Amino acid sequence: MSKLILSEAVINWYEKNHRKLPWRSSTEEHFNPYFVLVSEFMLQQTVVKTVIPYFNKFVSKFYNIFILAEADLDEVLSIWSGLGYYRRAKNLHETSKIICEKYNGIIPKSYDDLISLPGIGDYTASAIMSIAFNYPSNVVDGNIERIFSRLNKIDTPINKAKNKIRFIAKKHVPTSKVSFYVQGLMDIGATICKPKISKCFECPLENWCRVSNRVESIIYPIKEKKTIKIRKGTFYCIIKNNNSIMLIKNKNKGLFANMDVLPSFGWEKEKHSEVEQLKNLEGYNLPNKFYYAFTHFKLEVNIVICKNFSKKELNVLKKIEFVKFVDLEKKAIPSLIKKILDEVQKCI
DNA sequence: AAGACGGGGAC
DNA sequence: GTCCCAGTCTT
Repeated sequence: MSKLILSEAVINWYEKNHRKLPWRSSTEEHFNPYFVLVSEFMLQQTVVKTVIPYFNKFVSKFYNIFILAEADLDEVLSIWSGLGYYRRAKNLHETSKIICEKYNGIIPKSYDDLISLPGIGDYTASAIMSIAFNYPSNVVDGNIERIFSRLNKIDTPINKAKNKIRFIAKKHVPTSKVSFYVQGLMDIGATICKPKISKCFECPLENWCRVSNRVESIIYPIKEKKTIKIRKGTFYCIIKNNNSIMLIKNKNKGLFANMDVLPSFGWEKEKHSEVEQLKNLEGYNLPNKFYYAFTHFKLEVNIVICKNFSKKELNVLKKIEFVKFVDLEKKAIPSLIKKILDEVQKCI
């Protein structure tokens, strides 16, 4: 019996041990391309467990690409509400419209066509090619990067070793069962070769790994750490009749793009002088401020409640809307704002 | 090349 | 508390 090569070991492992996931409904070697498209957008920088309920809700509402393309952006964003990286929702929606108009609703079976679509970069284009169409591509995500950096004991910091790892990964891509291979590597990365724990005793790649069963294995990939800054923001809760609250629609730009939010100031990159004019409103600060962590900064949240105001005082704001507390569910509200709204409803 | 862009689960 | 995830786009 000839010796296994790495890809065969991965494929064998996948066939026995792969995770059961809603976008893997088929038992074939390739998968529903629309499901792959949606799941890949959702899975960008987001763990599988978080994505599953959002995916199910999304495809039960937008059950094919035509339905998605015809939906309103706000509908899409409200399903996406809480998942984060809201630009992805806008890009997925745009992509679905382009696929319907330009490709008759058929997801293109071409890397070049795919990567030209909004929100699809090198990773997603290769992933769709391999997972949906079983086409040999060099798919490298965080999991696969971690696996190869451990197998080869890459001591260069990861941000400078990406090309080297891609080069190594490319050599192992098989010519058949690519879909199983790619997803097998990802599953191994997510369930065995994990960031802080490596269960080397059950890893099918033990024989290829230079740090297998060593304590040092989990230091790979090597990364440089960054410092996090604190920003302070004030959020206005303008409440009418004790049953509705004012939200504004964000611009198609920056943090929480296109989402429904509370007016706030002091923490965003661009100044909103019109919001600062709300300082003249009669209101009171909630005594208990809290902190909220983003990837690139930490936010101190201060909340001001206003119940006495005139329409004139609000006309400095654009796209305002009073939403009943009971209707907040339906809006496209990011988690930070939901958290603030929860605090406020406890206090009024 | 570096920073912006969410949120929550794992530890 | 810290880390980091099936990355992409902008500066």
